[in-house]
Amino acid sequence: MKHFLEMSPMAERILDAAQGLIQQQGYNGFSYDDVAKLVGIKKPSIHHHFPKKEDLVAVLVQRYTHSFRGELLNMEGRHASPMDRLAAYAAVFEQTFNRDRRLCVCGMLGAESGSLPDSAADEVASFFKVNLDWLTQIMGDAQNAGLIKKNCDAESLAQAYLSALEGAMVLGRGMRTVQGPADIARTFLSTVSA
Amino acid sequence: MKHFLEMSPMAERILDAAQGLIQQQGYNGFSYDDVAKLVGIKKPSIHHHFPKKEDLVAVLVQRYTHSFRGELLNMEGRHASPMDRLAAYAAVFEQTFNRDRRLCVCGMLGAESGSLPDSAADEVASFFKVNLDWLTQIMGDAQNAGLIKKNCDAESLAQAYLSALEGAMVLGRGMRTVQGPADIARTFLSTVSA
DNA sequence: GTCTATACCAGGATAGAC
DNA sequence: GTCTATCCTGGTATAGAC
Repeated sequence: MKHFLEMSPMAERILDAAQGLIQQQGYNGFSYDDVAKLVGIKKPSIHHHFPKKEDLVAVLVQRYTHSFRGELLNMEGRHASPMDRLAAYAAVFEQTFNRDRRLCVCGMLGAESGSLPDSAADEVASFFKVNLDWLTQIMGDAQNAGLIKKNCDAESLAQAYLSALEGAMVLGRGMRTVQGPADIARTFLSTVSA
Repeated sequence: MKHFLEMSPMAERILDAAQGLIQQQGYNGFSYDDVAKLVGIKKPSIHHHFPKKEDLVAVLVQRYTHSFRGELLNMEGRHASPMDRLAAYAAVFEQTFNRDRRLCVCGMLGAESGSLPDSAADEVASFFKVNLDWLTQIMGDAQNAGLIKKNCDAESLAQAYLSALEGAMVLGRGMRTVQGPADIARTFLSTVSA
């Protein structure tokens, strides 16, 4: 399987379509035919780009994690304050959610991981690790700057924050109400503030 | 469709098996044949008890919500302090999670709700409402007793708490680490404590 | 209430022509 | 790179006998 950085334009379009479907219906909820209809080619053509569904999803999650890393760098560039960075982080989730209440790709796949091929499950785990490492770093910075209370360690705060964001999207879908990750993030951040 | 309180013993066993499968694989990840094998009868016999998968899941979530209501009453009976009640609430999630990292039924179905029959999606929404109403009540009690800070309203705290618990289970599955809802709950409760 | 048998369709995947 | 045609499997569901 090719690396996601040297994908053809059509392969990219396929990944885009598949990603939307995963965010809305989950891994077991979409088919190659669904993707084919969205990008306007036939099912076997999808197989040409990604022989097996397993391949497609593994690459898709790699690409997703990569793009998230980009966002993290971006936030560091735009915001100096740890609190601003944490708020900006939540805004990424909010943006995803506001697009037809899409779930985080790895929130959906994490839930489904019991019926996922190993390759995909590994990539999902990697996504969470990348995000928790970053959040732990920022939470620590915030504590050292006296912006966040020190009665919990940075790693626990990172886990709680990411859990709350992922969970907020699940609740937001499960209920038909508007409440999204941004509101939950505001609540969380105002409770941990020093 | 019969009411879940007048189910035959076999119907109960079917629901038990289906519930485990949903918690592990999701709605689109299990089949009537999977259930049949677990309870030791054949596929058409499952259809005898629940003509359509849609029926089965709707009843299953009703029963799940009902049993949760029971747990809530139980907690009120056993714990007088709002903080103890909130901790006991998280313990219910932890118990579920500790059984082979099972997800909350409605955490899983909430994520998948885009590919769920309406009847099931409605029941999922109802589950969240019941839980948020109860949590809002307890959070308010805790605030009035001076146990929790008043810089967020009770409803927001309830949403953040439930989001964190549901999300913790998703993270716990997605990564292969041990971290579960109980740890996240501890972090959350210690940050909101007055 | 459970079974065998079966209809029907959809999903994943491949072969081979263009 | 895309297509048509096809295979195989498995999933939902029903008919009808025991």
